[in-house]
Amino acid sequence: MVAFSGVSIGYLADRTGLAVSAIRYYEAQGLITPWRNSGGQRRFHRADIRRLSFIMIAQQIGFSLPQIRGFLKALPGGRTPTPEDWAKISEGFRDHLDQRIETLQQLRENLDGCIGCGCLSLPKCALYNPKDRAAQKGQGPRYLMGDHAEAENHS
Amino acid sequence: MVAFSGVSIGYLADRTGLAVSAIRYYEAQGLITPWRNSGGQRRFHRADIRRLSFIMIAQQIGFSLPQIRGFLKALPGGRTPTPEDWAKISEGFRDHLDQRIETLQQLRENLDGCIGCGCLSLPKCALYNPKDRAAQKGQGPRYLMGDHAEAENHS
DNA sequence: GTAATTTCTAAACCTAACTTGAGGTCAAGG
DNA sequence: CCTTGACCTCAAGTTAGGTTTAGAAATTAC
Repeated sequence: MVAFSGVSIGYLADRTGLAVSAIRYYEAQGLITPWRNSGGQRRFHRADIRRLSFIMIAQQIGFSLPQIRGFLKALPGGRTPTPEDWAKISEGFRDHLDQRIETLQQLRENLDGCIGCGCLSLPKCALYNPKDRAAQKGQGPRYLMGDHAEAENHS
Repeated sequence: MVAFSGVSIGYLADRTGLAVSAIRYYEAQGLITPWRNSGGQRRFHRADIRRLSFIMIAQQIGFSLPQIRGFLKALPGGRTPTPEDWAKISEGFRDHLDQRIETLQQLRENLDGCIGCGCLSLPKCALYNPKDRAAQKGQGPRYLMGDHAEAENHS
């Protein structure tokens, strides 16, 4: 039983579909922290496949890399994350996901309402005259959009 | 009853919350087409508030400006869009929106499943080992994500 | 042991979506 | 008439999220 020596960046790239350069970029952004072998090459845990998958998913939902870094801070640094670790982080993530979904559904309803009633040209339509109706929420139609929550300060 | 002469770019910026520079940029990208007054300044229809709002909303959902231009091609060039015009375009838009929502809900379910069963460390987990399980769908965990539909060729 | 891959770093480059700046015009108020 | 503020164009700068390139070192495959 030899000591576990980790997997290479190319292996992770293969398994996740990410480019090697992207993984190095994520390291530079503090999203993943490999160690080095005696020759100076990066070595990763196999479990980092999940970490990278999580990054890809969160990104596709629209989170920025700094936000995702915030999510991942909940994972332990020194050891392979347990299912419980993932459960905890996924829970916080899920809340944001739920918000996102709700925002889109609200938007869809508004769209339906506007199509149904033909009110698009009237001041009462949700898509009309956004500034006046949501001035206190910032500008534009953002009241339909859900403000971008900061994930950085996330326990 | 004087001839209608349109509104200025600053007025639109105020009403939508967009920066003046952004509106000019959208013009350059073919998303909106003002005319000019005698002094060379841009003049817009009041109804362009809706057009810009639509752009902002579609963007927030994740559509690119070329895609949005595709959506907006359904609107008439010469006259103020009627509620029916908007209904038509919103319908196509809604399909994309629905897809987006479904993708997110699928993802949420998968997340729930993984949290519930603690399977995140096992090969059967949807978040695990993405390449092997979805090789034919592209790479990475994209099978959870819904492929990005092209909106350009949209009647 | 040698050849072919892979990996390394650092810096330059890329696209999308804007913003900023320079230098100048236009329109309204006093 | 003069000032002020909104507007104009065009070019360059900015940020996010990466990719590309070059030259060198490490690893793997035969």
